Amino acid sequence: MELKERIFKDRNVLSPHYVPDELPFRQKEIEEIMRSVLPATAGQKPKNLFVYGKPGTGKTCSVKRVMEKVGKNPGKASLAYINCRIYNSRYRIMQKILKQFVPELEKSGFGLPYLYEKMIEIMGRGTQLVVVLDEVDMIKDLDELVYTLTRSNDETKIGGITLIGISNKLSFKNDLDPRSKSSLYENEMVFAPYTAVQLQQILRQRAGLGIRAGCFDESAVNLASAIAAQETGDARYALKLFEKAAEIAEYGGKEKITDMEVEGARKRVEIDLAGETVNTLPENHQLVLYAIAKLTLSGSRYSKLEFENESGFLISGEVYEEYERVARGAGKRARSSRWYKEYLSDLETLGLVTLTLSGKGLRGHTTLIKLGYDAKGMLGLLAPKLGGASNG
DNA sequence: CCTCCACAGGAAGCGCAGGAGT
DNA sequence: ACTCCTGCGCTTCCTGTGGAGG
Repeated sequence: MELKERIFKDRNVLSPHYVPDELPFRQKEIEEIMRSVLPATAGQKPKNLFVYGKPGTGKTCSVKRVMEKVGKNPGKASLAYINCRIYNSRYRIMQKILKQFVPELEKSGFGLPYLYEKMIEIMGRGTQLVVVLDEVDMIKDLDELVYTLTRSNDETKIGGITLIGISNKLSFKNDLDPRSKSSLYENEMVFAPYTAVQLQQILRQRAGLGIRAGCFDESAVNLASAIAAQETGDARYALKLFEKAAEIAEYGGKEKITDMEVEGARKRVEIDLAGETVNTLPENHQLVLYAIAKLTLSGSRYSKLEFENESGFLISGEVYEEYERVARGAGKRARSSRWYKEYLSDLETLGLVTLTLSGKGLRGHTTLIKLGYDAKGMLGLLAPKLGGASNG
């Protein structure tokens, strides 16, 4: 459908996935990453690098930019980018790395030792593998992965493998085996959240490209960046907020984007960002999340209970029961409670729910569950996908 | 004190898909 | 065609832990 858009000039520019030619306020970081990767092109082994920063601080963007640049003139280096949310085990990651060299590894069924041999063989040719592990905290067996990779490093004289880990969780560092910790953290880099002023400039730049001239108030840009800076300094959030505001103006028949539209967009943004994550979730994760949202709305049996001055959480057991009901309603069989616990902790690592171990003070050992987002919005997100699994 | 409840989370093992070797 | 291998998602079983209530 061909709509005449009066506000938008180019919607893509405002999308969080759009990568501008120049990343504002990240030149220094890009150069630093570049410096650490560059030895690989000359056949020397760089140090491993760990990149940490809150969501929307440009970590992935910066690393990808470096990969692009190095990729144009790679020399002995060979670069691989891996999204660990999808490739989340040692086996799958090694398979993904090696696929570009050994096409038959497209199929699974080979043992790990076989992959290991192939890896040594490739490095034996003098190749310097640089592997970017985005969202490293999603890898189930990171310790084993780091171990096998560093081992393979020791086994070859020429060639080598370098890891660049990206994560927004600092805490997971402590869950690591000390040995893999020290090798993964040879070099560390922190991306600070954007300040309100920086967000302003980013937004103004994008708004200039994506919105027609005169169709947005300067103060709307300022407000959006102020809100985003207050939340977490998340550039994605700021962009999404402004994009939503633009949408509201566009479809509300307004002349321009003002503070009012930004305010109006505020409520919808968070759930919209969550939606991107939720969409890629496997079925059973969605069902569990759905159960949590539903119970949050209809009320927990234990809602009166308090724990460390907090209330309004759900309890593991009742959520599992609800999950079973929801699954039945959708014509599926619920997984065992053991796996359900795994799903829960996956949802936590994705930041969709918060889990607290009751430890002491409440019903022995149980997990207190809280939805990280608005329950109604979450239901709206999930209900259509789950085939109208309603009624309880 | 003891027993039971409600749960956490480790261990073992199963079926499946897709190899390799014979 | 067959047997045996591997990783993976999953179930089953099991041990441990702390509160509640006798």
